[in-house]
Amino acid sequence: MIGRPKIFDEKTALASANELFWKKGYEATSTEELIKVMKIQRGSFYHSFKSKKELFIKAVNTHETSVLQEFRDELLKSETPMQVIRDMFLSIADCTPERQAKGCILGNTIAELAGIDDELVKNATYHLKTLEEIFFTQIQKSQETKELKTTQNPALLAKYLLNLWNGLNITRRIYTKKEDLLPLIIIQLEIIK
Amino acid sequence: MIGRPKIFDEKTALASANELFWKKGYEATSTEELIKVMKIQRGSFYHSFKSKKELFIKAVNTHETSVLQEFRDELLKSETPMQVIRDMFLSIADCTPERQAKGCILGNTIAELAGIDDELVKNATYHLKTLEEIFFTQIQKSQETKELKTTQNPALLAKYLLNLWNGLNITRRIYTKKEDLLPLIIIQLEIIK
DNA sequence: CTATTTTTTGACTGATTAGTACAAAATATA
DNA sequence: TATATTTTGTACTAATCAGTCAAAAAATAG
Repeated sequence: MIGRPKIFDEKTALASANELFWKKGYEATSTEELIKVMKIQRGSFYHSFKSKKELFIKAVNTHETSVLQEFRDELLKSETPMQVIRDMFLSIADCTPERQAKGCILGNTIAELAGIDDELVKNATYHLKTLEEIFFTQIQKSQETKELKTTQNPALLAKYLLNLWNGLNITRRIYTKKEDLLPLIIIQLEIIK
Repeated sequence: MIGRPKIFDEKTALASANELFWKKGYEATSTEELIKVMKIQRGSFYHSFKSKKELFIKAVNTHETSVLQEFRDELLKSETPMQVIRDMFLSIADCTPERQAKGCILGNTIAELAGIDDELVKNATYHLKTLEEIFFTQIQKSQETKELKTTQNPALLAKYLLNLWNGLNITRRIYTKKEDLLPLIIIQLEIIK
């Protein structure tokens, strides 16, 4: 390698950026704050990431790609993968108020930027469709293995779960407590039995 | 009344402001744009509405209060009010892409401003809880009149419908077409039969 | 050593932001 | 006529915004 080496870790910096974007949204996050939490200088920021928008895309993609891969791995490892999916939804009821307030960065991006920035919305949409695809593949498999009793169309059930995810990520900001969220999630999951 | 009367219609100006906030969100809407679409001068703007934030609250409250009252009236007039509720959800599948992109200004506000502006989030939450209350009251009534066959807890069903509303207002930006949305909405409404 | 490449540093820029100030004209009531 | 209020129009502010730039620093290659 030639030239002065990077002294900051790009992965760490991207994770910090993603965390701030997640908490504050796209517009309300200033480059000044980003530079502060990423612990780099202004010049390095633009040198490495080109613009706030490109940073947002890279930070979100890095985070989501990893989260979705972890989810796939967990499903593959488990002997009751449908229960893993159910547990993912049920665990939303147990989050701290701070976690509830953050919701899902993909849904937040769509809600904030639909009609404002097509590229960022398209990128968020891509990851949510990937989530739906993971649901779809697992539902299909679990219908074959009879872990899932329902014979409902797996594509429709996957879309149902995606919509549940999207809904909860707003509703968890209205109702943050377990006693409100858990009965709701349980009744919503009745359909995948 | 003493003094020069207002030359512009406050209701119309508020409706224009609400429309712009709905399309662009809170942060991305500048006072300059607001002044343009409201067709008033900068001085009148701050004289009448004090700040961007107070305008947002007033515009949203005016719009939502009226929309929710119309909804209540429709339910009261109908002989099959549960079908009115179902139709409200089903009609989402028929919207133009432009309408899909706007979603629900209340959900958008929560997604954009949770953790940023508690007052605006609380205000949006209030209206969504009012919507839930309308669902609740109607479900209770319709269980008594046997229009609704299910004996499920009406408070839980109302929360289910609120979550469906919140979910669709993200999902309708991912899938804008009727062929994708209609089957999803139909399966979601199975629970209120 | 010198030349080349890349990153770091921090000052700087020009545009835009929300909101203020103010004077003058208009229009109402008492 | 006196007083109160709103509108208009423009000019202004101070803060913040995203992004630029030139030079120093730190690495390798020859």
